[in-house]
Amino acid sequence: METIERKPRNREQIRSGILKTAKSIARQEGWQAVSIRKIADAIEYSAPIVYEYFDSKDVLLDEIRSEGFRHLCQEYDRIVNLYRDPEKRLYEISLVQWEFARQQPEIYQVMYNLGGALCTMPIYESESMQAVSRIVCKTIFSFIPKAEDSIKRLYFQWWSMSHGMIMLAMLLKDEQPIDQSEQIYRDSMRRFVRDLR
Amino acid sequence: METIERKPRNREQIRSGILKTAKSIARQEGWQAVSIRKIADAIEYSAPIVYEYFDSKDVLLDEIRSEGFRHLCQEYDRIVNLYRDPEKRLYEISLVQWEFARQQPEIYQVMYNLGGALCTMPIYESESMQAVSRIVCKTIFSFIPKAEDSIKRLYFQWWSMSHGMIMLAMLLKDEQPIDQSEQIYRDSMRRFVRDLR
DNA sequence: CCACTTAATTTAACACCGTTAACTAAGTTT
DNA sequence: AAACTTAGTTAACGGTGTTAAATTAAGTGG
Repeated sequence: METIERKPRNREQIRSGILKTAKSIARQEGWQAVSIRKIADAIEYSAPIVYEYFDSKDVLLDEIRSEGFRHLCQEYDRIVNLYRDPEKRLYEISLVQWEFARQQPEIYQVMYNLGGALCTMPIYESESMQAVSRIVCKTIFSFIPKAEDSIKRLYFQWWSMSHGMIMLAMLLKDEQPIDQSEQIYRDSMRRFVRDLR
Repeated sequence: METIERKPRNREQIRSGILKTAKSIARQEGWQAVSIRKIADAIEYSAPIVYEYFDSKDVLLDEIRSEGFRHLCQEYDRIVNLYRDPEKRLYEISLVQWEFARQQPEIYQVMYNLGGALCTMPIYESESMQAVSRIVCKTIFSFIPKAEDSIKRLYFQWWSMSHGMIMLAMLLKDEQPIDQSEQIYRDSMRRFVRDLR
């Protein structure tokens, strides 16, 4: 009786242990150092066990990517419910994106195949990524009610700007202090949002 | 006697053959598929020969990255000599950057550690990258003569915008046609340059 | 022409990688 | 007790970056 209850729970625990370990190794040693065997060692199982939870390393990375987008999605939702002013909304969403990349760079990396991470599943086929897009697009639409094409265009600009700055800030962090980059980011995103009107 | 002359020439040929092969494999199969053995096979040598020309795979990638920045540097120089108007200069430089990423995406990838490519040498220590920075900064300075900090700031913004859009356009190319992305890129960069005044 | 040196190149190995087939041991069911 | 399921491991395959040792080829002095 208890086995029926304990097994699924353990399964979920092991699964999230695998994900947690992968992220932990990536954070400390970079994605190029993440291997199935190393993960298995850390959770004290043999390598094939990992394949009972993820069909391949690629699927594992895809799950971490999706986790990332889902987390972002929740945060964006929170912002949208918190503020009424569309301008404020988009600006705060921008800040959340920065904070996320700053605090969980290894996840941000696998989301965009940065720094040696490679998840071969196309990013635009990820449902969770599309959910993020929908939220931001809706936010833009809520104060610039234009045709869908225009919205997509503005979204692409917003995304490029935000992502470009985050990426470069990461890349140059030893040359240009992160706080300085953040200041420029805030100013730039604020200006972008303001100019939308 | 002839050996003295023929040897160095062959050496240079083999070296560039290695670089060419690496880029070719990366273009066709992605950077994750580039291996020393595969390169060696292609140039019809055994793997250790590659190490007579590059101390490690990492310095091989670093050389390709530097090649990329040097090429960009030359193109920027060409632009600067071609136009007098600083606004035109920066805009044309932006277009060259786009064209480069479009025509040699595999090199652009290794320059920024995109899409699974990983060159562990820090990008800001690359002399050729710094040369690129100097040119663009000088161009910005030539029509916005402000303090060095302000220039660096503007450069960071320009770079982020350009790089962000290029990166996203690559990532989303199967969802958003590249020509459409290019149109947005041109408009955005033109506007950025115009607003500098 | 033969022996010797030097340079060029390959073979073989090490420790790792993702992945899978075969196997063992422990329950569970009938 | 026999058959079957489950959880887990070991061992292997073909690949990776890298290096030391062995081998081959070429040139040189006697």
